[in-house]
Amino acid sequence: MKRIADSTVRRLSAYLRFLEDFDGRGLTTISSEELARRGGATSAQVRKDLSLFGSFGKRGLGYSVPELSRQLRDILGLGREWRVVIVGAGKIGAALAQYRGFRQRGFVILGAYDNNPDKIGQTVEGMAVSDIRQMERDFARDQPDIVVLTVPGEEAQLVLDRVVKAGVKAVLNFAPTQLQAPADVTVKTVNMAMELEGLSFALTNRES
Amino acid sequence: MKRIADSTVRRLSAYLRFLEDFDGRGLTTISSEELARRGGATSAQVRKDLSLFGSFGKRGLGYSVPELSRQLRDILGLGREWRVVIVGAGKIGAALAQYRGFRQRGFVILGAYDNNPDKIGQTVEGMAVSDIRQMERDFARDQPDIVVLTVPGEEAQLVLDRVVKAGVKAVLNFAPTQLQAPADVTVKTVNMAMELEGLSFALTNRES
DNA sequence: ACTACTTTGTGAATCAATTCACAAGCGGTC
DNA sequence: GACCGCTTGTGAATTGATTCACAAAGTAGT
Repeated sequence: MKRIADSTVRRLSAYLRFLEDFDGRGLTTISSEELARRGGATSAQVRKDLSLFGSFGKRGLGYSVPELSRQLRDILGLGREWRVVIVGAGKIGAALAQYRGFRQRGFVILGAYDNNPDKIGQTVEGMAVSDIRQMERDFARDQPDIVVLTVPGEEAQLVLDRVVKAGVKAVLNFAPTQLQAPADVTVKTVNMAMELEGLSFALTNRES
Repeated sequence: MKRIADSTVRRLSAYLRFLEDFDGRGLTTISSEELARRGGATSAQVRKDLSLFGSFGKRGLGYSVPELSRQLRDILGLGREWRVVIVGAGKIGAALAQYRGFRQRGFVILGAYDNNPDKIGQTVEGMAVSDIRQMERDFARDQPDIVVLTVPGEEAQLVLDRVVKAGVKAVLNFAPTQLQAPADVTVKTVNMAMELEGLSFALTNRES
């Protein structure tokens, strides 16, 4: 299969969200035009994106909402359960734990790890916090698929190295640091500072 | 000035972070090669990015760390203070309030707004929570530059409309919804669900 | 002042993503 | 069953971003 661009995957994700919304309102078919409108894309873009994976529409009619939802879920790998561990039980970790979007899409949070003795043994948002020194042992047993990294920036690379060594292949990083990982490990970084600076730039260079 | 791509701005932001790190270690000059190494970019990319704004380097030598930092801060509009308001005082709003990266870069949090009577009047992470019904009045007085939107998805568009109407031109959205705003308003969305689905896709379509 | 070595800044070339535009297919109507 | 209106799927064209590659400009050593 040819390489799929990151931006394409993000759009597929957006289409799925919109389809679910549409489904909830009882609509059964949708055109690429309608699908595009909300996603901020063009209809040609929608069709091109979908055509990378097959042809799911009917000419003259559009796409079946439930059918396309099913296909997109399948493409995105949402047909199964993904096991998630949160490393770093600070404010952000806690906030994420209670985010209902996780479970809704089949992401099951196994638990959290931290190095703060005051937190270890506690329960945060219904999630048990364990000593990070047990992480490697637990990972060998629990086989998590995804780690959400919410440790301070200075520790992020160190902890990531351990996580990678323990066999995890997907990491969602919230530390404001550029991380290095082997090519077979996917790291996505959510960097607040970067977003804010983007806004600052936009405000500063407002046309001219 | 020609249009600057979003990806370029993100890289500038990354360069600045790296420069500050470098500065902290007392280094005074840096080459595009070194600067690229950490940022996951190439040296040509670094030079091209910078050349969009001027020529800041010395041939044969590289860039002066403090000088380039200053220039980047200037380009990104970080020379001034930006007034930020958080709308939605839930877990995520609270987690953001305590994020020290905000103040470090000149983003001053004025306060938070919510519609939950239990939260109104309280202080969350050193931030006063006001009734969202006062938002328009307060905005007219306080003139915030940036709103961070952490309300539930269903309310996000409604609240955004009010925020836009109140004159705010930059919004950082954490609701998992595609939002519509006028062209002169910059909206950046941090969508966890999308990131997770990206990881799910990567894990599922691991080469082949 | 000359030589050897570095590193920038930038057109040109390449690679990637998006949009155009239209033939082909489907549903409905007469 | 022939025609009409609509919408897909997809090559071709375009637009945009990244990388290449090298002249120009600087440093350092002798």
